[in-house]
Amino acid sequence: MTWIEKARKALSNGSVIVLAGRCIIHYEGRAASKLGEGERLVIIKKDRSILVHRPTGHEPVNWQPKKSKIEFGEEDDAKIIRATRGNELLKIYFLEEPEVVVFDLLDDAEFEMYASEAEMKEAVLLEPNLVEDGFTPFQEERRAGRVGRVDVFGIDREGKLTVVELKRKSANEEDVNQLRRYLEVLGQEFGRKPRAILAAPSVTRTAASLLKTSGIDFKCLTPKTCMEVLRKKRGLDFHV
Amino acid sequence: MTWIEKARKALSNGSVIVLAGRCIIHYEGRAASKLGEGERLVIIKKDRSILVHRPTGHEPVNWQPKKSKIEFGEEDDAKIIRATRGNELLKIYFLEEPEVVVFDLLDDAEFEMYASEAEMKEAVLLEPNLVEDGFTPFQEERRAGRVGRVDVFGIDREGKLTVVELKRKSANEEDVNQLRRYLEVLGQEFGRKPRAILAAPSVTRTAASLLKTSGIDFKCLTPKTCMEVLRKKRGLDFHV
DNA sequence: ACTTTTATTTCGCCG
DNA sequence: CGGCGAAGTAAAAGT
Repeated sequence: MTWIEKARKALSNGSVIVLAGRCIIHYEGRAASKLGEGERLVIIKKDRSILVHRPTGHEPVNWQPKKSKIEFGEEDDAKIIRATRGNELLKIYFLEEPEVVVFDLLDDAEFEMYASEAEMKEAVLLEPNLVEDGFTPFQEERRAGRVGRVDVFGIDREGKLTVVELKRKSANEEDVNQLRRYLEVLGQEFGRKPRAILAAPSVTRTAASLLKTSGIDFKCLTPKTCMEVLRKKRGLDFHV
Repeated sequence: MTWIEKARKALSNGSVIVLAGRCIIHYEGRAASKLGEGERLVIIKKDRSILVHRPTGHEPVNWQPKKSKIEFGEEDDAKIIRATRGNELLKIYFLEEPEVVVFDLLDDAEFEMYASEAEMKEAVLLEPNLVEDGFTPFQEERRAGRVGRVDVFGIDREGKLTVVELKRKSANEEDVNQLRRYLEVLGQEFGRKPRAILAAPSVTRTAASLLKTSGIDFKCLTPKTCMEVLRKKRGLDFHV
């Protein structure tokens, strides 16, 4: 089987292709670049994204994002890969037949960035000042009726019952509405609505105005900060 | 040879290693991340940078930049790669022995972004106003004695003999000194020193003051601008 | 060595 | 779809 047949078959199979060999590379699109003769790795993924990696440097020297049009061909002695996307062209000339390695990869896992919300909660329980000076959380979990779970429940410096909602990403309108539903349930349970704090890295503009009209406070809290606290409190050992 | 022996040998040889297999990935450092079971490609380059690529998405899901400490090991049944850099840790657990493919890649080529100096010259000859309004270059090449080749030679709007030196990067003191040597040679050849223009994207502070004392003019000219001119003049066809 | 700027940035969210 | 901001940004350029 020729390198072209192998590559085409792998691409239609949804495999990941790694090609290695001496090549010259041209890119022209938003910018333009040339890379003279040298040996590189070319990686073509199943979403038809393509990467050219030199033997050093963590970033690809050239690339094309997913949904590129990938074509294999030959001109004279050169083995050619063309990857086009809109008016952007990446062209790889292999001076000899490249080594072609095909990988069949299945990967459905979810990627979790930073601390999870669970770890943000752990950080707040270890260091409640992250939320507000003088805040004292209850350590046990608390349910808000059947609506859902309250992230952190406690008492602020003035002794007022306080609910804290944690978000890993920028809080949007929906997040604030969810918190408001919790507050209604808790208000019925306790006779009066508790104080509420939304702790998140940021809020969207619409969420911010909804917070204001709802009388909910906002505290800027990032997963990164939480992680640093966890590390300090738990020591520097990586619990992995 | 076990996968570890293979990988260690390849790394000490300065080869590029591609590993493929079912794995779990943990990262902890400036931030933290977890990635559950799935099949991925791991690429270790000879500068000891490491990339983890899922079968889709043009960006690595996890990585570590060059000069990381790369360690291979086994714990129970898991095959492990640890990549540490400062207080950042990337840990890859292969659930089965990974497929290991080793590539010996030599690559000394220079990466040229946008236009090369030759193409900048071509652009200036096609569109002399890039250097200065009313500038008229001679099309033929010109040597500056045995010191070197003059980039562009011509006559400015006042009819004054003018030498243009092109640089694709920020011009430094050395570049200005080289131009001054050309000017001396040309001055002897023509009886008086021609006017000189240094055209480059920018100049360093020291080079700028040397330009001033040398009476050499500076024109900001980027390879990008030249590329756009070339494209406009030559048409949109990719001449690759 | 440190700081600032750039990028074919990419990625996410908002309007 | 354009615009704005953040990124484990990384890498280059200037100081």
